[in-house]
Amino acid sequence: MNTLAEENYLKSIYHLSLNAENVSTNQLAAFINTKASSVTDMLKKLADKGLINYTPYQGVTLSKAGEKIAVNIIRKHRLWEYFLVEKLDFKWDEVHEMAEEMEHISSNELIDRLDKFMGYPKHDPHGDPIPDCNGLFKIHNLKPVSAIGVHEGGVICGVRDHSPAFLQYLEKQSLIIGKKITVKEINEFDRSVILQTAGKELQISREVANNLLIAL
Amino acid sequence: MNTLAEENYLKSIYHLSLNAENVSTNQLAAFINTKASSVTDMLKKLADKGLINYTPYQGVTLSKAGEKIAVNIIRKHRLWEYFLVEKLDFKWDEVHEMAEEMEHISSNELIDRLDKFMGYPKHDPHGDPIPDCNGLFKIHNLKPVSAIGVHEGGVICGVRDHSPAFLQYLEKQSLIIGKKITVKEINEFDRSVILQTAGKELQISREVANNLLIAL
DNA sequence: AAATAAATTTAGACAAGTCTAAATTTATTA
DNA sequence: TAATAAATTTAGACTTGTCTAAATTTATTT
Repeated sequence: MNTLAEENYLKSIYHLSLNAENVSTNQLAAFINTKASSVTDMLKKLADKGLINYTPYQGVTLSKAGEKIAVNIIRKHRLWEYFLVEKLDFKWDEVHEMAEEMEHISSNELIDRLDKFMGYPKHDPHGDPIPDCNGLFKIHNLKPVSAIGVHEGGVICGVRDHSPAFLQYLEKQSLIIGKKITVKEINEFDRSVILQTAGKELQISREVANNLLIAL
Repeated sequence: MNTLAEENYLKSIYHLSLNAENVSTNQLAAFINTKASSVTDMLKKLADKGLINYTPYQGVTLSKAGEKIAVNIIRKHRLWEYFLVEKLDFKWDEVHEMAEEMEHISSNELIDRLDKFMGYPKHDPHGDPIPDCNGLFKIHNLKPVSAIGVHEGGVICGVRDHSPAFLQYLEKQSLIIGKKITVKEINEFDRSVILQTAGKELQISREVANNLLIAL
């Protein structure tokens, strides 16, 4: 088995790999909230274990083995988030920190049974896909609201920013997963967006539009 | 907050305190599966934190603060065991190791909601009492089967030995929590006990009788 | 392409928790 | 009660994961 720190590094490399081919030492340091020198030490260790592909000064990618572990941690994280929201009635902005601890509970049998208990959910409370017990999941092809034009629209299916502050804001505006929205107007001045939702009209900033994901 | 190691020491001291006033360094070392010198180091640390009462060479007891933490960990352990058995269909001999990890999930809000979700159970799958959110619970007054005489009996309400091997044996013999039994005969030679249970007669060794707890 | 800046790694140190071996204290026994 | 045994603590070392400061490599700029 791997240590807590190792698991967190693998998970972080996985997340950062979605936006860049190679993940750099500094990127990782910023993401994990640690120093670059600490990252270098850990990268050596993970490379020795065969979990990453690491060339000094050139950044890292996950190996097949490393990716498998990372996806499994993400599966656990998202299933526990689903559990916390659907079974224990937590709000979607309250569960991240708890799931951050729970994702390291080691038993796979446990997580598979939890999956079954909840009816094999496909998405977590933030719309992120939950890998199945084989690590398979569809990366759904979502667009930020900021990427579509006037009179276009779709269904809210995810968020880019997972911070409690952003999630609380969305909830207050009823901009929740499953909601249908249409772009009514884009303000030329600040590129803020006026949305048409069920019954109501609503203005959101460019910042918000960038972080709100929809399926067309 | 306290580290994983600190929590495990406090929990262990609590458990050992049930059988002896002062817990000795060697007792702890054996229980935690570590060396006496490591125990001494940790005891100093816990004493500095005010969680135990420690006099060198004289063993330890928990302070009020330490006991509160220990009971909270035990509450978490037992609630997670209940969850694993009642919601995820694990058997009573399969859950200890998993709960050993889960008891360290820090959120109290989480455990209180889990408690509510399950309907505030009073006992874990092995019959041990679950402390409530204030740390209160009844230490029920159980006797081992070996302590009662012929024609006496009661209801199985707990076990002393929590090892999978023992629990599996009991399950195979249908000696499970809630079962009514009566002592029919005690073999003079090896002090093994013949039990009368619903319909069946059953012989158990002294060893088993010592570890099977009943309420009269 | 040389000089400077940015990114990364190396060297050496530290805290937590553990270990072995030696020293000390307490308990037992002759 | 002195000698021996058992229990406990101290001293010093090791591992993991972190840090700061210095050295090195890569990227950028003039």
